[in-house]
Amino acid sequence: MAGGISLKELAAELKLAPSTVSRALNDSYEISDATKKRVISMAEKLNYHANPFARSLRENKSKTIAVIIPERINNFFAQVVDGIEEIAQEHGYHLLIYNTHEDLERERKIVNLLLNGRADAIVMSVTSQTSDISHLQKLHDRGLPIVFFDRIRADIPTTKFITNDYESAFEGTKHLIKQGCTKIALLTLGKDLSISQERQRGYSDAILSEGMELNPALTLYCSHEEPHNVKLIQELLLSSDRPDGILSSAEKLAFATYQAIKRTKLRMPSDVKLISFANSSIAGLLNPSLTTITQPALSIGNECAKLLIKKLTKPKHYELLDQVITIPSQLTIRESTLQE
Amino acid sequence: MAGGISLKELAAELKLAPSTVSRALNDSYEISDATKKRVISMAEKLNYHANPFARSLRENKSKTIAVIIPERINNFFAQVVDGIEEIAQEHGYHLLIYNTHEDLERERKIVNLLLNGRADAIVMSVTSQTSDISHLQKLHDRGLPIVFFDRIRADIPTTKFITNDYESAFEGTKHLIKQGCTKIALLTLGKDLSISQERQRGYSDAILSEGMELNPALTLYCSHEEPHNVKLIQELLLSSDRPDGILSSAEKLAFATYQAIKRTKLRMPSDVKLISFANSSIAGLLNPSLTTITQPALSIGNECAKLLIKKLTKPKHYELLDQVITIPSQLTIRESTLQE
DNA sequence: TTGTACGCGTTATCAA
DNA sequence: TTGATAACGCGTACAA
Repeated sequence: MAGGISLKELAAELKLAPSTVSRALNDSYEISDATKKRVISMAEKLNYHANPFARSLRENKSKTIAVIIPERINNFFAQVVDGIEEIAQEHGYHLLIYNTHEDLERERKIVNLLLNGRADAIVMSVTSQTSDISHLQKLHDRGLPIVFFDRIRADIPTTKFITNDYESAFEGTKHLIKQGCTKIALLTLGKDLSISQERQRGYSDAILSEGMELNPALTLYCSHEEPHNVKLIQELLLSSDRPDGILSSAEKLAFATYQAIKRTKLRMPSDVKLISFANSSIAGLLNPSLTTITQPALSIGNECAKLLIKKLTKPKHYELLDQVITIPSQLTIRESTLQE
Repeated sequence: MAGGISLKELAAELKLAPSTVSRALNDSYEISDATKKRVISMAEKLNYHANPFARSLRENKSKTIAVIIPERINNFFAQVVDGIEEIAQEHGYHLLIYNTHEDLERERKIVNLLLNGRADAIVMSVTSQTSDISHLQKLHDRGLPIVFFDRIRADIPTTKFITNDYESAFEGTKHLIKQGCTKIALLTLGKDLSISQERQRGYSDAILSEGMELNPALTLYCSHEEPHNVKLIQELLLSSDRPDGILSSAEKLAFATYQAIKRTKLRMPSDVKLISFANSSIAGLLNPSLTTITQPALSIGNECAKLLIKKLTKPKHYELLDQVITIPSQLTIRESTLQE
């Protein structure tokens, strides 16, 4: 369709055998420099481009990495994708992107699609509903290199990249306590997610370590729908359990909190302080500016891609070990947790 | 590598000819229902997945759309990509993503890469440096369907999707004037970009239509580096030409403006009002909340994908006409342009 | 209704 | 140093 010239045609033009031309273009040692030059210049003149499918078919690899993310591209995932793209492009790899929209059925479908070799490797963050992992297991069993990031599944024996969720949540909660908070709420998404569990654990341990009591009513399980979350948070803020500090485990929940607070007569940070996992560059411009735990999203993307490309390039020398690699987040204190 | 079973092996297992199996799987009318069922169930049992490269090679199409964006995935591009992905997935298309990082050389390289048929079609927004378009011309000459969005090139005869840049800038500027501004600045990126030109025209016309004078010193050509922009804007705010209103033609320039204002003793909106093209969902949470012109990014993505898929699916019935399709932006008035 | 034979554009093996 | 040939896995014209 795209009307390119084939290797055979190029060879005919040069009065050479296709195999010779192929070798010349691939800089084989068996070909004389003179021929190489002649072939290359003619290839350029005729605008020859090797057909990627013929090559992939022949070599059984696609020079392509697939990225599967679980929701609309937010600040975090945008940075991760950027990080992967950067490294992929550098190494001549192509990037396929898929969105599961938090839907396990879609995740299954996409994963099955990738079973056919369209991508050489996969970078993935699972759905918040992903409980059954047989589809992921199958992928791994087939020998398709896969790494997880952020929303990982510990039960697939491969490399996972996360940030120090436990420590960050612990530090964040400690920070709230230090700022005088005594009733601290946790906003979280789904209980199945490993990161949610880790963050919750960090939150709980911080509270207990201070000899304070854990109040289950202060843990809010939010959804992926903004209006619903705003309502939920607002109700919490107006309840008898009203918190004076909030640890939000996702950027969007922090934004929902700003909205919820706006609807009440409460003031931030005097009545309630807020700290959140977030990757928005404009946390400092919010009113009040938001104290954040920022995940190293770009680095996570970079590392995922680097590792996979190493594995693909030198399969003998690199293994995707069953390990969790932690890249620390950064706590940036701003007005939303200011003591007054 | 991914150890899949081939059509031939599947056929052997079924004691049928490969062609029969192929036809059964493609639901050909020539095959009996009984055989079809037998084939399909065996295919599922053995986890057969057609090799996409063999198929692409044979059919000369990839079921893949490539998206080329010019910079890191910001809110606007994230939404566009989401919009494309949504439609692509719905129709069984795959999505490749490339980032030119505002670098013409990279743009050329990527475009040349796509000359080999790896993608059936391209959705693209050009670099701000894209002056020479021979590489794009070549792509189009080769018959590869391509549509542009946002940063378009009028000189390639195909369909382009944009928002009503002129009108939006015109309305935005009028709004500032109505709010009492008399010295209105324009923040823009690169003069080569069609959208920048349109927005500048809307800005100029609005000012002239009110019988006001155009001051060239009030048009600020910004870069892609935040610190530099902040400095530039700060200087403008402290100069003798200090504006009392600012129209920002990109989200990131609005954020830079917030920072610049913070560094001065000026107050927003009393001393200077700000309106900006922006797609961030949290414009309303800024301090002061930001009056925005929001581009229909998701729709733009949707429409690009829909059109291309129509063209790919029914090439006879759809043409990528040389036309510009405009999807209007939405003006949302908030505190940053409040009259006091 | 099913089977045979070929070609898509590469690369690799073997021969010259 | 170069050429002839086969093979990757699929779809399709033609034959049965």
